[in-house]
Amino acid sequence: MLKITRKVEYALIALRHMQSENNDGLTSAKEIATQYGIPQQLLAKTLQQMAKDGIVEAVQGPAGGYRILANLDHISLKDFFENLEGPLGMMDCFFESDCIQLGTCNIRVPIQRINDNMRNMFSQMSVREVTQ
Amino acid sequence: MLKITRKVEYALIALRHMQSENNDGLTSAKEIATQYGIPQQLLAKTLQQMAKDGIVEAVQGPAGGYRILANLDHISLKDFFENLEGPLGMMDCFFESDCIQLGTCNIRVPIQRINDNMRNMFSQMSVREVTQ
DNA sequence: TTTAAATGCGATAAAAAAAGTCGTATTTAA
DNA sequence: TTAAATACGACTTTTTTTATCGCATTTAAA
Repeated sequence: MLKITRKVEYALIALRHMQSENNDGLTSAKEIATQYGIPQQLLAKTLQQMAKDGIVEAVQGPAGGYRILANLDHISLKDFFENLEGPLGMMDCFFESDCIQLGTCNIRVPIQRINDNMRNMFSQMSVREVTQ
Repeated sequence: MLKITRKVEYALIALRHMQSENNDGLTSAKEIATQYGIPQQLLAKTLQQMAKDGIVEAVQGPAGGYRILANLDHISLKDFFENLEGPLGMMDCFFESDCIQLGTCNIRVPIQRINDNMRNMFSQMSVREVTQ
C-alpha cells in the first residue's frame, strides 16, 4: 500500500537522466531503457504520455528521442503523479461513487482529511526535487 | 497508486464503530460486517491481527467479540499501517534489496527523502484522528 | 527513393497483488 | 450438549499492475 507505480518510477528515472545529460538532452527511449534495465516499450509509452502533458518534447525519425521541455521546478509532484496515474486518492470512493456503503461509511470524511494532507504535501514538492 | 488497502479500511471502520458504542464496546465481527456491508471473515481476520498487536481485545465464546484495548491517541497511523501491512515504503527496494538495478538507479535516494516525509506525516497523526 | 531507426498507439497477455472464501479447530456461555 | 463466537491455515477469485505484440507513422541518411 501507498506505493508509487513503475510508470511513475520510470518517468522519474528518465527525467533525471535527461537532466544530467551534457549534450542538448535529446535521448531515445532505447538508450535509457538499456542503461537502467527497464522495459523499452513501457518506458516509451510513459515518455509519450509525458510528451502529451508538455513535460518532454518528442523528436521523431532516426536519431530522434525526447528532451525535457518544461521547467521541472514549476511542476508539483501532485500534478506529475496525477498526469500519469489519474486522481490521487487513498480510497477510490473519493472519485468513483459506485460504493453502495457511502451512506453508512464512517471513515470517509476523516480519511479524506488525511488524503488532503497528503495531496498538500505533494503539492509543495516539485519534480525537480527528485531529479536534481 | 498511494492507496490504502481494504484491510486497513476495514480496521478503521471497526475501530470507529467500537469507539462510538455506548455499552462497553464489545462488538462481534458479524455485527460490524453486517452494518457496514463488509465481508465478515475478512473483517474477523483483521480484528484478530489487531488483537495480536494489542490494539483490541478478543473475547471468545458466544456473546464474545472485540473491544478496543489500546489508547488510540498514542498509536500513530504509521505504526498502525505497518502493523497491518508491513513496512511503509513508496518503492519495494527500500526493504527488499533484490533489485539488480540498485547500483545504477538514479532516483532511489531522492524518492527515499520523499518517503521519509510521508512516514513523518503519518507518524504525527494518531489513529484517533480517524476514529473520533 | 529506399532503408532504417526512431516515435505513436491500441490491443492483448502475463504477472503480481489484493480481496475474498472455505474448512476446521477451539473457546465458552447458556 | 449445543450454539455462537473467535483462531487460523489453505485456497480461490478478482483486480490491478506490468509487460509485450503488432502495426502505423515520421524522418534523417545512404
